[in-house]
Amino acid sequence: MPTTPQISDAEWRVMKIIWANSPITANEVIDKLQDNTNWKPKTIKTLIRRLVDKKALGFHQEGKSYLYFPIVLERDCIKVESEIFLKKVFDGSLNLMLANFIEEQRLSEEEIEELKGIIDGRK
Amino acid sequence: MPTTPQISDAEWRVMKIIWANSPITANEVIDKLQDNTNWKPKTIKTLIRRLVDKKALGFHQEGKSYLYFPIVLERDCIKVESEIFLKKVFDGSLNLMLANFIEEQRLSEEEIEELKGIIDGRK
DNA sequence: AAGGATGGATTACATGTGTAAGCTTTAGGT
DNA sequence: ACCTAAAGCTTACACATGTAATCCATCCTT
Repeated sequence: MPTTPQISDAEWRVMKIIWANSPITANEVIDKLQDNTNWKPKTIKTLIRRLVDKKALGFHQEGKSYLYFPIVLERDCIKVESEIFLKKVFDGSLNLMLANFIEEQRLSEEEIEELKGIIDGRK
Repeated sequence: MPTTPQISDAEWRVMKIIWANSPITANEVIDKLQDNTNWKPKTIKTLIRRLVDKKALGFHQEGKSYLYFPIVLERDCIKVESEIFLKKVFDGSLNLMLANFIEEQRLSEEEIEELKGIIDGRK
């Protein structure tokens, strides 16, 4: 079974770009990240390289450069991160987390309504 | 304003014990963690020390040993962790996260009911 | 009073991460 | 057929983290 690797904060930024735009060159990733970060191009190349190393990304050559694509699914990575977070903070209890968010007033009225809609609309 | 420090996975295990049982000696923390971890006592002492360094814990001497107590509130730490997680994985969108959990079938029928109760029960 | 036990302080060390610069190879232009 | 710019590869370095072992001071015991 393919084990989903752990992806660091900075790497997540990169993965999101690639999930949304693959196949994509390193330079295109760099372009898209210029708006939201202060990272130097070399930094982004390093992140891409590490993601390739940890088998989160694959690539195939296209002329002088590479076209990168995701190997891991976003949904799987979300699951891994969620479990780590839930385990760490809420002893793995999803309900504890939800209760906390709701009770902490972190949800506005509209968000509550939307959430109800999601709950009812499900299945 | 007191800045809430970041607490690592291993450190969270320690903090939870101390939030629930302060004031508490290092040995008591070690005892309570023996059940759930494979950590050597020295490892736990290191974690406690780091938490003191990052001002998450305080202590006062009690005979030969220290009695530790939390300086940071659990609710504040939860908030910090939650924000980091939401930002990293769901671009900071709480609703995106909730929708994801619900749609991923990560909630059983009973949990959904409970969740509805929480939502409705809230003012 | 001396010595051992015990608790905290210091040191250790590999791996991950943020953040990047320097080196090397080669595709593409002239 | 060369040469060079640019892409990827290698190296860098500090700090965080997981996981401890060793050192040191002191209090209790004999």
